[in-house]
Amino acid sequence: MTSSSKKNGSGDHPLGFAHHDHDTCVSDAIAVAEERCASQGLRFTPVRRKVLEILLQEHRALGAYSILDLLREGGFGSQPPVAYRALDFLVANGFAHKIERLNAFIACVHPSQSHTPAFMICRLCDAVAETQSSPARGALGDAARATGFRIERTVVEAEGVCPACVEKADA
Amino acid sequence: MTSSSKKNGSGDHPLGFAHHDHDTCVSDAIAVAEERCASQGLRFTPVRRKVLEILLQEHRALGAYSILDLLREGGFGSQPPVAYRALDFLVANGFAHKIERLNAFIACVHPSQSHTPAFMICRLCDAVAETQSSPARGALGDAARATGFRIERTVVEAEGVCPACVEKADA
DNA sequence: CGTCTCCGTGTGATTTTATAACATTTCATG
DNA sequence: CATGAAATGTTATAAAATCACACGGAGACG
Repeated sequence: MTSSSKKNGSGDHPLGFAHHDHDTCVSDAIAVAEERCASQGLRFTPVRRKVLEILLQEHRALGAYSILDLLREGGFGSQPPVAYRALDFLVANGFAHKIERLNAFIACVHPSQSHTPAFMICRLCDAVAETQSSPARGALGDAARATGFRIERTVVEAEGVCPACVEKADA
Repeated sequence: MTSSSKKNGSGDHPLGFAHHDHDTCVSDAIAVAEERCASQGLRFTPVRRKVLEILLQEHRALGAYSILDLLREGGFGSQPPVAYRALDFLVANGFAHKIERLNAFIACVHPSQSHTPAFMICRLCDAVAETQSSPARGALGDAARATGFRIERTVVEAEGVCPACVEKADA
C-alpha cells in the first residue's frame, strides 16, 4: 500500500484540528505543486513528488526517517540524503515546512501564496496545525528595527494542547 | 582557566548586537540565579552553575557538546547527559533558552521576570539576541482562540542578518 | 546524432544531537 | 546516622543530519 503506515485510512481525520475531504486535498495540492514547478522551471521529480504525497497523505509532521521508510516502501532510495534532499527542495520552494520544535516536516496548507507560517503543536497527540502570523509587525519587528536586524524568515511555533486533547483531558 | 576557549576575552563583544560590561553581567546573572534558586528551593549545584557561567561567559548560542567540552575543561563529567541535564534544569527554570533553529542554548537575558522570549539569529555570524514577543496577541492568538487550541509556550525565532553583518555586507 | 555538462539520485560512511539505563553519590530530614 | 529523593557519573545507543563520491538522465550545443 502506498498510503499510510500508521493510523489514517483516508476519510476521517482528527488532524490539523479539523476534518476535510482528504483525498481531493492531496491530489489538488499535488496538481498545484506541479503547475507551479512547471511555471517556475523547477523540476518536480518522482522523489520530490512522492515525498510531498507522503506529507500530504499523512497530514501531520513526519520525521525525515519516517518519510524515508515510506520512500523505501515506494521503491525509492532509502538512504537519508534521499529524503533530506527532497525535503530541502520542498521547504525551499514553500511546498512544505520544517517544524523546528519536532525536527519534523509537514506539507504546506496554502503553497500558492507566499506567507509567514506559524504552527500550533499539540504536545499530547503531536497534531500540528498551520496558520498565519506576522511577528515582524509586533514587538519582534520593533526590536529588529530598533537594533538594525534584518529579518529574513521567522519560525513561530506554539506548543500547547489541541481542541481534541483538551476535551479528552476535561472529560 | 575558567572562562572561554574560543574567542572572547572578557571586554569587547560583538555579540547580542550590543556592547556592555560583560564581567559584571556574568557575575550579576549568577547572583540573581543563586538568589532565585534559594528562594524557590531549587538546587543550584556546581554543574548547573558552571553551565550557566559558560553560557553567560560566551554570550552566544552554544551546542550541548561545546558546553560539554568546556565542562570537561572545568573538571566536570564529560558525558552528554551531564550537559543535557543541567541544560534541562536551566531551561525549565528560565535561566537559559533553547534556540530550536540552531539546536543550541543561550543564557536568558532577564531571568528575573517571566516572559515570552523571541530571538533574532544572524545567519552569517550566528549571533543571537533575545527580545520579547507576544505572538499570542496577534494572528496566532486569534487562530488559537478560533480553533480552541490552548497555547502553553511559544517558540519565536527570527533568522536574518545582524547589524554588524549588514554593515560588513554593505561595505 | 553525439557528447558535454549540470543537476538530481543512489549509496556508504560519518558527524552531530539527544536519550536510555543503571550504578553511585549527595543532601535534606527524621 | 539512617533513609529516601534528587543529582551526578558512565556506558551504550538512538535519532537527526551531513559528507563524499559514483552514476545516470535531460537539455544545450556543435
